[in-house]
Amino acid sequence: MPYNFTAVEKKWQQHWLTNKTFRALDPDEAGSMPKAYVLDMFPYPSGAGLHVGHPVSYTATDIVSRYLRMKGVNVLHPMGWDAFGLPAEQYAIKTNTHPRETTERNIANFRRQLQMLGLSYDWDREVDTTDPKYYRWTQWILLQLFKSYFDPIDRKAKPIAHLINELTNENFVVAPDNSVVLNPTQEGLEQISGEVRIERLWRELAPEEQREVIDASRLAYTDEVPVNWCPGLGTVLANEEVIDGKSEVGGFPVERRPMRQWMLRITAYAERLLDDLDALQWPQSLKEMQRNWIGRSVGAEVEFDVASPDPDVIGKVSAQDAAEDESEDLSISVFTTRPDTLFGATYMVLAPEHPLVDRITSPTHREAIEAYRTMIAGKSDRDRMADTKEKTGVFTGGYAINPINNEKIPVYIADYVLMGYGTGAIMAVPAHDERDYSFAKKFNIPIRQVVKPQSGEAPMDSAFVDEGIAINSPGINGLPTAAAKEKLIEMLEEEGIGRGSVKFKLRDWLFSRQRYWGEPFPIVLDAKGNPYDIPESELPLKLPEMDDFKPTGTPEPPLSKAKDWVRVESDDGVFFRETNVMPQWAGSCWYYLRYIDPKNDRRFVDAQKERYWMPVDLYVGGAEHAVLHLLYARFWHKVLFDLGHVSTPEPFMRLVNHGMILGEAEYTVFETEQRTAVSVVDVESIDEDGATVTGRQKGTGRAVTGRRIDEGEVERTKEGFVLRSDHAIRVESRSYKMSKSRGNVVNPDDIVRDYGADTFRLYEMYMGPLEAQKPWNTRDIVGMLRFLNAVWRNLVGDEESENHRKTRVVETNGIPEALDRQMHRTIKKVGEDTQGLRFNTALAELIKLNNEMTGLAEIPRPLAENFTLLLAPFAPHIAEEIWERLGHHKSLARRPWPQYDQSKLAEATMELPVQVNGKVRDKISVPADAEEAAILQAAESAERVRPWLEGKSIRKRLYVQKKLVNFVVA
RNA sequence: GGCCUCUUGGCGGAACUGGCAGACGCGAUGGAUUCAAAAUCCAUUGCCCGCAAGGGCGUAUCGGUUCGACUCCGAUAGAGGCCACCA
Repeated sequence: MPYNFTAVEKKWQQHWLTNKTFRALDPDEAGSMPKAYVLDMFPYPSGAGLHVGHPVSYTATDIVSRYLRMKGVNVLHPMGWDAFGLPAEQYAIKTNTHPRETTERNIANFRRQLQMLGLSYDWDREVDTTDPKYYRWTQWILLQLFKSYFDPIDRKAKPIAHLINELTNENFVVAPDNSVVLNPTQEGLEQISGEVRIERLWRELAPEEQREVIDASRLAYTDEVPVNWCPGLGTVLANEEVIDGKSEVGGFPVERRPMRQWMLRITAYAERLLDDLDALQWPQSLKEMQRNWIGRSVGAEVEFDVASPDPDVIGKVSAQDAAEDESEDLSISVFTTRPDTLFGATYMVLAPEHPLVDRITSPTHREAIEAYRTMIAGKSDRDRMADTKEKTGVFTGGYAINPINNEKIPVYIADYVLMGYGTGAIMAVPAHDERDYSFAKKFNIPIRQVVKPQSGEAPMDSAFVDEGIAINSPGINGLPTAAAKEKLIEMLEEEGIGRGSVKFKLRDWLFSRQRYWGEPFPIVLDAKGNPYDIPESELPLKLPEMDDFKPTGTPEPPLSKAKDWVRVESDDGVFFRETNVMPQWAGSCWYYLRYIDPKNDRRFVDAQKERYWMPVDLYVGGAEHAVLHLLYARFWHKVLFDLGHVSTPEPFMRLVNHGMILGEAEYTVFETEQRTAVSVVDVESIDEDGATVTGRQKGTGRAVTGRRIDEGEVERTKEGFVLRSDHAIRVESRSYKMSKSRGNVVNPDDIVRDYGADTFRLYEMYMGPLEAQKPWNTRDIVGMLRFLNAVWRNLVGDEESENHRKTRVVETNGIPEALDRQMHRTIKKVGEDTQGLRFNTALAELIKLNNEMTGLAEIPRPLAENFTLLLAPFAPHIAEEIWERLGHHKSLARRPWPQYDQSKLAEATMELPVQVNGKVRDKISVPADAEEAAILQAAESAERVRPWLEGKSIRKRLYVQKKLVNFVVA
C-alpha cells in the first residue's frame, strides 16, 4: 500500500507518549552514559499558534537529540512555555477574559502543534512560567538578588550579612553617594594631607542611614529613575523594549518621567559578562552584539574646576549649598576616550539634568537655561532622537578651567550629552569630534587642532576623528595617539587632576512593570516605602484573584486594586505588598535550570542533578534574543553561581541562531539595460493605460507583475500578450518577513495536513543552512514527499500498483561493492553533518543513496536497516514504521547508530582531472595507490592533454595528492 | 553615521582547510507507461558558438596575490542585520 503519513504519524506519536520513549535519565539511573543537554528557546504561547519559523530550530535540536540518543547519550531535551507577558494581558483586557484562561488555551494549542511534529521532548519536564509552582522559584531567585550585594574586592555577589560584617569591622567605608568602598586606611594607603576625608564609617551612621546604605547596595534595589512611561500600555518599559521612541509591543508613544522602580544591578557584572564571552562557542556576530551592548570604553576622567563664580551666584543658592561652597571648590568631572585631545578642549557641555547646572548658571542666563531644561524634559526620547542632526544647547554663563593649561572655557548645557553615561559632562574638542564640531560651528566656538593625520592634511570642513600625531599639546607633542593617551593619563595622575577610567554603556536593568500578568514581587513595604523581603516559607506569593485587572491608567499598578491582598498585618506592624510585577524576561532567565528538576518543591533545582546536566550543550534560537534574554540569563546565572547555587559560571556553552523563514518571494518585472539575471516572461495581460504588466515567468511559471516595459515592446498574438523575443527584461524577486498584513503567513497545521510532519520537517531542514535566512516556497515541498514515498516503495513496497515494486529487501549480507561504498560514505557524511548541524547536506546524501536503491532489483537487509536508522532522526515517523515492518518490535529511538568502515570508503582506482595552465583538459583513471611519477606520466600522455602540450615546454608539473594534476607550459 | 554579515543557473542551495563550480531538491523540456490523467520510471537542463567532435565565457563589478581563486587581499556597487548624539 502507498505510504499513509496521517495514520503512521499518529500511531507513532501515540506510541512515544505512552511509552515515554524520550525520558531523560536522572544521574543515578544513567550510569556511565555521557550526557547532552539540548535546549530550544521556549516559545511565548501566542494566540496565533505556531509559526513555520518555530519548527526550524525545534526540528534541528530534535534531529541532534535523536541522533545522540542513538549514539548512546543520555539526552535532556525539554520544552515549556514563557507564558507571562503583555500580549496575553492585552488580549484579556480586550475580550474581558482572565489571562489564565487564554494562556491555558494557547498552551494547549502549542502543545498539540509541537506533538504533531513528532518532536522528541521529555514531556514530563514541561514547565510553565505562570504556574505558581514555577514562579515560586522565580520569586525565590529575586529574593536572593535582594539579599545580596556585589563585593567590590572579590568582584562577586555575596550575602548582605557579609557586607554588614565588613562594614562593622571597618574593612569597608561608605562613600558620599552611599556606595560601599574599601577602607583606604585598611589598605595601608596614606591619606593625602589636607584632603578632606569624605567617606564615613558604619558606626558613625544613624540606623536609618545604615538601612539606606544597605538598600543601596542590594543587587535588587529601588530607585527614583527617569523611566519610559507608556500611556498607551499603561506601563513602564525597559530601554530595550522601546524602539524609535515607541513601544516594541503595540507601537505606542513613550515618554520619560521619574518614578520609583525596581532595578537589578547588572552593571556590576559588566566586566565579567564581557570577559566570559570569549570562551563561549557562540556566533561571532552575536558576541559582538553583546560586546557593543555592554559597551566598554577605556579613557580618562578629568576634573575641571569651575572658574570663580560671580558673587551674585552665591547670593542665589541656598544656605546649605553656600556652606558647601566654602568647604570645597566646585569641580566638574568629565569622561573622555581621547585624553590626548585635552589641549583642544575649547568648551564644556553638561547634560541638561546634571546636578551642577544650577550652581554654575549665572543669573543673566538662568531664564534661558530653565526654558531649555523644561523643553528637554517634555521631549520624548523619540523627539530627542528625531533631530540628531541639528545640535541645540544653551550657554550657562559659567566657565571652567581646563586643568592641563589653565584655560578658561565656557560651559554649556545640551541634550546631546546624556546624564546616564559617563559623568554626564564632557569636555568638547570640536577639532576631533563630529558632534562637538557641529555644535561649535553653530555657536561660533573656537576650534583648535591638536592631532594631525599621519600623512596629508586634516579636513577643513569637518572634524578629524581618526588617530594621528599630537600637536599643540606641550608634553605629548609628536606622539602617536595611543602613546599620547597613555602619557597624558600619567600626567593627569601625577598632578592629581584626573585618572585612567573605564566606562560601560550597559545600564542597570529596570525590573518592574505596572501590569497584572506577571510574577508578584515577594516584597512588602513599610509606611515609608522601605522594602522588606517576605520569608521564603511564604512562597509562592500568588497573584490575587481579580476580576478587574485593567491598568489604572496612572502609574499605580493594577494590583493596587486588590486591597485585601496588598495590606499585610504582622507583629511588627502594617506593611503593604509591592504592587509592581516582574517583566516577562524574569521567567526565561532560569527556565533551563528548572527543566533539570521540574517537580522539586524543596529547591529550585537539585544540586546533584544540576551538576550532572549543566551547562547546556546546545542552545538554538532566534537572533532577536541576542542581547536581551541571553544577557539577562547570563547575569542571573552568574549571581546564582557566586552564591553557590549553580556549578558553572556560564549557562549556555554552544549557541546557534537559526535564520528566519521569510514569506514566498514576490516578483516584479523591469526593463533591463544589463543582460544580467535575465529571464523571460509570458505576459498574460497589461492594463488599459499600459502601466502594469502581469504574466508568468518562464521556467518557474510564477506569477509576476511589473512596470510597463516600453511603448511597442508588448505585442498581442493569438495566444495572448507576449514580449518581443529580443527584449531583455529583468525579474526582481524579494522576500519579506511573514506578516498578517502582507498575507504571506504559512500555517504549519495546513502543511502537516497536506504533506505530513516528516515531509514538513525534511523540507525545513533541506531549505538551506540552519543559520541562513531562507524564503519559504510551498512548491518545493513536494520533493521531500516524493523522497519519502520512494523510500517507502524501496523498503516496504507498494502492492497496490502493478507498476510498482513489491518489497525487495532480501536476507543477505552481500552488498555490491559500489553500493556498499556509497552506504559507508553516507553513514560517515550523515553523522558528521548532523553533528555540524548541516542538515541540508546530510539529507542530500540520504536522497542520493535512496536514488541508488531505486535502480536495484533487490535490496540487502543490512543496507535497508542502516538506511532506516540514518533516516530516523530526520523523518522519525516513517523510519519507525519501516523499522517495524522490517521485523523489529521495539522503537529504534535507542538503536545504535550505524558505523562506517574506513576501508570501504575509497575506490581502488581514482579519477584525476588534468589541467594545463589551470584549465581542465582531460581526466585520467589511475590506481589509488599509484606513484606520483606514474601519475604524471599518465597525465602527460593523456589523449586530450597532448595537443595542449605540443610544441611547448613544460615549466612545472604539479600533482596535488588525490586531487589533480596541473602542467604549467610556456 | 558606526559595527557586522551576505551577493553562485529559471528558483532553494552545494563545493569543510585555495584544487573538476553548480552536489541534492524544485521547476522546465523530451520520452516510456496509461483509453486518458494522476502517480511512477528514463533522458536532458549555467550561458554562447558549432551538424558534430570540440571550443569560448562564466560564482555582483573592477583590480591584485597564486601554477591554480566562489574561497585570500584591496576598491566599488547592491542587499540584509544590529546599534544609533554612549564623549
